[in-house]
Amino acid sequence: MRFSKMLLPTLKESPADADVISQKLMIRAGMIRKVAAGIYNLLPMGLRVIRNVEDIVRSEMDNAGAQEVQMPVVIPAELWKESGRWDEYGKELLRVRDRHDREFCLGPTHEEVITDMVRREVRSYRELPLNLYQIQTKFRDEIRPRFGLMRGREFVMKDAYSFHATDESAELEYQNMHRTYSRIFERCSLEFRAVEAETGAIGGRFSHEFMVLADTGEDAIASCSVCSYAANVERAEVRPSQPAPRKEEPRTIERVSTPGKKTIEEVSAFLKAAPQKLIKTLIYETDKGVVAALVRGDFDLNEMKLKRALDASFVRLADEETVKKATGAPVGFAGPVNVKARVIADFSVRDIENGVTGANEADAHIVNVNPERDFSAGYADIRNAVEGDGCPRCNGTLGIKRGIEVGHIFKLGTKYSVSMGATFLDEAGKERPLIMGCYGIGIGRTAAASIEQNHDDFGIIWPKPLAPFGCEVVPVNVNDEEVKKAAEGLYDSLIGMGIDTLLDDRDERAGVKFKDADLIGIPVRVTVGEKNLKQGLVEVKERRGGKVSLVKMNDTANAVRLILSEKA
RNA sequence: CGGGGCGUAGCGCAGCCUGGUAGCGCACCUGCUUUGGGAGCAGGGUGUCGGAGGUUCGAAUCCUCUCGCCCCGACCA
Repeated sequence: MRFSKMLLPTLKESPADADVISQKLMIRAGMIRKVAAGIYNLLPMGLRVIRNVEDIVRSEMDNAGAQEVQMPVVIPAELWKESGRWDEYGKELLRVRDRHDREFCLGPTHEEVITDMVRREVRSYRELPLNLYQIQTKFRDEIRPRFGLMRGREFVMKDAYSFHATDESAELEYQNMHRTYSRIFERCSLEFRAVEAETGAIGGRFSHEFMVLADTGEDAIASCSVCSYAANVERAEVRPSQPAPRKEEPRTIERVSTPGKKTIEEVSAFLKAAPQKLIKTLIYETDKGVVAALVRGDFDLNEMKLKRALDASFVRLADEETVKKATGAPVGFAGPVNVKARVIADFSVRDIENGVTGANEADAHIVNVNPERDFSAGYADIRNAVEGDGCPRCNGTLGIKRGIEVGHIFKLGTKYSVSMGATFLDEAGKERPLIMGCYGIGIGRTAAASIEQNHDDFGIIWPKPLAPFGCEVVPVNVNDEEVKKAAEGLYDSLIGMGIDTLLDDRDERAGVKFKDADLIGIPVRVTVGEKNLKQGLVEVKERRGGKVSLVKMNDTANAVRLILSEKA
């Protein structure tokens, strides 16, 4: 490709509304342009990268025994009503009507459509298992799209769905996909971790997320320094601390006036007590009744864990009225002592000595509170993990890192097959619901994550498997006939070797071309300049690491090929 | 949806408070010089000041409504 012919509008400045590095660089490098909030055009440079990701995904999925299909973007409402998600999914589901006033939605995910496809065609256990995937544009009407391709409303996703006769078969495919995803992200040269995750609205029993490690990631993940345990902090378990020997003499409980001091910070500052001494009391409404949930003042409650500990189907922070009924006080002064609710406490509360908590009375707290002596509670792990917590699997400690979720694998079970009547006949001739799995990869997000991990002050540093071109040839001055001829010759021989090459044939100053080359991040740059050319030499520079070598004209194409065959 | 902010040239912004000829840098076009890390000089403005209404002799500027976008939060792959 010739730079002069390519729609490749590079920018010196990044637009004001870009706020992560991958988004800035994608815009500056002429890969993407915004059309509307969370909706982008992919320019030629951007599409090349996306295609590379897709090709890797496709080849590994095919290798793993999955078959590619394509499902529609526009989906009739009936399918979503059958599964029950038409009402559950909320405003993220973009609903439209056709000219006959029939209802449709733009597919944010395709469980319904695939389940419908399979129930029509599959009758017998002999046709199972089956893994079908597509690479398709999805639409989710995000509340707040941001970060360019990382959280758009319209985005390209690879989604696969597997169908099984038995749990064992579903389990095997889950492991198969786990391995396949690892291979895919390895081939993309990404530094990632597979972590245990919550299942969210899609449902199912458990899941793994594939997280690319990056400081700008939207998710926090906890991982053990010793063993392989890693989990989304939403889910990460915390090893309960061993009950410590008492350090303080229990003192007499005492009520103190704390006018207007409601938050942990306010109370802590007012009473000059460390947040670790405070017992944070949160009143929740649940289907199991009103609950007072306790965590140590410096920790955050985890609602998912609370829900699981209570075996509740919903938990919701109580409104003012409920709080008043349970505690007799306005919000901000709740405590476990004499509260009219079931009390559940995090393990971290167990070791608090002479602690501080709300008095269940306006503008008052009580001090010298000691668990067991002053109140009783059921103990469970109900807080978010933090840096330094004990690993639940071994005696290592957890560290917290940030990650970008690029893949997610679920065991769906029979949620959709039961609600939509997708059944098969087993060996005994008995009708049973299909057991399903679901496996997604964000294609655009993967490309963006790669930039988050691979860039410097000058621009993108593409790993070779994702790079839009393998090599860029830069004639320093296209008005010099010798230089021009040499560059053209090199360009032809590189192309002849099957190396995707960009020739910067623009009549621009050398500095401009170098800056653009660094910005767009092609792995190898071949510079053709007058002085070196007089000795039959050109300069070969690697974008990553910046290694420069002078190479004889005739050896150049081979030298480039050699560099491209190296890893990363 | 709650809170905050912004819409002025292709991009980044100033002008608005205190109404009176629409500006700066980059980009772009022409010419000359320059030519290995975002060149210099000279010339050129490419704009419904987001839109609609109002106040006024006069509105980018003041008022009302509206649309779009961004940031923080709750939600989510």
